[in-house]
Amino acid sequence: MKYEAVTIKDIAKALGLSTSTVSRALRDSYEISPETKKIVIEYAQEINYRPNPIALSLKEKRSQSIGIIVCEIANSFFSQAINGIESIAYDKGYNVIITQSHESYEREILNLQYLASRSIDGLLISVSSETENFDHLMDLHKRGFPIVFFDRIVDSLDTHKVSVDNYKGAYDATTELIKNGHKNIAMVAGSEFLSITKERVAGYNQALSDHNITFDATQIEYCLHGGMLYEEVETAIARLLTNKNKPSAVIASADKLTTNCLRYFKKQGLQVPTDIAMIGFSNLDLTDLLSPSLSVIRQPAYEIGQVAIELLIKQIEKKRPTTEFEKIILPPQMIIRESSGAKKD
Amino acid sequence: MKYEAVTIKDIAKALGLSTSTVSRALRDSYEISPETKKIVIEYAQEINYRPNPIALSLKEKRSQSIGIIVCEIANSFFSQAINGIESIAYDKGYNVIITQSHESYEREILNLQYLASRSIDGLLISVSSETENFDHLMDLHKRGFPIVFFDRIVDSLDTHKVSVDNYKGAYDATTELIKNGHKNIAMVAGSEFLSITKERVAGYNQALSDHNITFDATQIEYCLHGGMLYEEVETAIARLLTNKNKPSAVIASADKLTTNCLRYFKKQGLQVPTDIAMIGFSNLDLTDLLSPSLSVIRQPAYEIGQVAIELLIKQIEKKRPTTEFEKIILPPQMIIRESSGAKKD
DNA sequence: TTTATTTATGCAATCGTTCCCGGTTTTTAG
DNA sequence: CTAAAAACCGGGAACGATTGCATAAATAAA
Repeated sequence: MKYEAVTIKDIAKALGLSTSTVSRALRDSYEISPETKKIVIEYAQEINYRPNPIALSLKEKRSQSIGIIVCEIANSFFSQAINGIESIAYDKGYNVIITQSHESYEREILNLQYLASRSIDGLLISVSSETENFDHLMDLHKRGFPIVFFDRIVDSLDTHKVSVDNYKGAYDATTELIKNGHKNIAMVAGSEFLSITKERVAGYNQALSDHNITFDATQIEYCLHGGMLYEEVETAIARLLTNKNKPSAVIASADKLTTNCLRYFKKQGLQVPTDIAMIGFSNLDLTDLLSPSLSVIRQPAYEIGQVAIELLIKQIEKKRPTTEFEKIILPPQMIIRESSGAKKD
Repeated sequence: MKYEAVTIKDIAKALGLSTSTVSRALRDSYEISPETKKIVIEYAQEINYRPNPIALSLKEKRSQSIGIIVCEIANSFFSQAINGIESIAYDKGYNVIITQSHESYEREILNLQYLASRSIDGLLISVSSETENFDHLMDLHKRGFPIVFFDRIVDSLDTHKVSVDNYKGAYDATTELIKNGHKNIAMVAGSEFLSITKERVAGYNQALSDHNITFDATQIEYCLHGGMLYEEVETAIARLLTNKNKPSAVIASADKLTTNCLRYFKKQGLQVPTDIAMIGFSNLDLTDLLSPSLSVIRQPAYEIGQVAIELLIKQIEKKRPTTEFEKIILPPQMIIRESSGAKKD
């Protein structure tokens, strides 16, 4: 069942004009007399004429839509980022097509093919945690297709990138725990392939080193699926707790890792922060309601989305190929609450 | 900077064939000789030809995209529902354009106009909590445009509808609290305009009546913005606590209402469930981590999304106008945890 | 050998819109 | 009063793909 829209031809026929005249009248061309314009515009309004964007797209070779690939929209960071993206895109007349990789490399490629076949004008992507090979993106990029990375960026591609200062976030979190008397601080990290993981681990290491705590590789566990699976986190944290220098504090480097750590502590009857202290990267907006309330590193997700889409649209609408790419790093926010407190005497 | 795609013409020119032959060869028409087909298909693969969906849309008068209007994607119920929608839409070759009303009637209308101007083939909508007048939807519906309501449905329009059994959810929650010894049970409800609010209030009333508790209108407070604003919830719950029959338990009828109630209790130092017990409608997946863990009515959001998009696509692809509409009601799930416990003797 | 039939391919219209290229009328300048 | 210049409007191609119809060649039947 399809729904017939009114076209420029209908107007032309009804008014005894040519389609070119109607088109020009509606676009307020100087070649059309004021009277004709008036008649056309009024009639168009009357019958509620709307230009067909598909016909426009065909002619202009622009679909006015941009593709987004994220791992999960049901992840507070990404839903907030998409909010930011959407706010700008909507204003500039673009619509967004959102797809989810569910942290799968294979699915990411499928999504990319799908989006390409839907002739999007540009792509915003935060790569999946499984993604190690970037040929699929490289191909597009080489052909001049506009791509902007956000959050999980790929250094080997020369495009616009927007992210948070992950190094600083982890550095600050680690320092805070050290100040509270913790010496054995473990880290539950995301996928080793991800830029954000590397940066967060680097910040953590630097903070330890700056406070004369020797680096201990056994204090880090990586989770390939970024905490999507509870079991993955459980084995990671359980392993960490068997360390010779048993950690009295943990830093979780992503939202799902944070919540699944807490789930494990609850299951094991471990008290936070007395048995084990905790700071997590999280954008959830009820971490304040947890008992104890959770200390978090929060990312400006909305702003990241906004900046990313602005860069993308700028590139799309540029006449000549872009050669200078920007890398924008926004500051994270540390919110200290109860969970990062002092260790048991 | 635009990116030039390869077209059917390029293939035709390169192979010395007409575009019609190429088109037919690619669609495996019986009219084309096997040799020609082979040549065309192999060449198309080689140069990575992808049909232009925009050209198709123009011809078929179908955009293969469907619009979604929800209040917020950063709401766990809706992000889960969108997950369900996306899973089916993707399989069937449709893409979804998501817009957010932010619970504003005005914004909902703008979104609808935007989607209509992007020539979507159908609409999935969960109306905003401010929406009281449905003319904007009625117009489209009368012109035969496919619309499916999910979650927040509109009874006055004769279309497909998918929702959860809100009546039962509220009835069960209320009954549970009564069984735990509560007699004065308040309800923090969403917007009075919403179908789901009415049904939840009805279920609450019926449960009270079935247990010989007389109805008390002062035990209900409605929040027009559905809990989007903390202040709205604070004044509602604060008012309820001044009641002559001071409530010993509260039912919160939406996600944001639930979390903002908890926020208020925390601020006021009220202990749950000893000072005040609580059950909330919520689809958050860390309600188990709260202390005390939260008893919730959970909706099968993913399934709701799936069923809704299936109905919509069925209607879109139907040859003749649909006259028989379905109303599908899925069961809610009650998860009893600590927050709904017995009252302080 | 001639006619009918099959097989394989091309032409051109179509979808809705824009825009180049003309053409006609009216106005202005000389 | 004539020529040039605006002013205004229509015809038709183009965007990419599909498809009914026409047409050509090749084969089969008479």
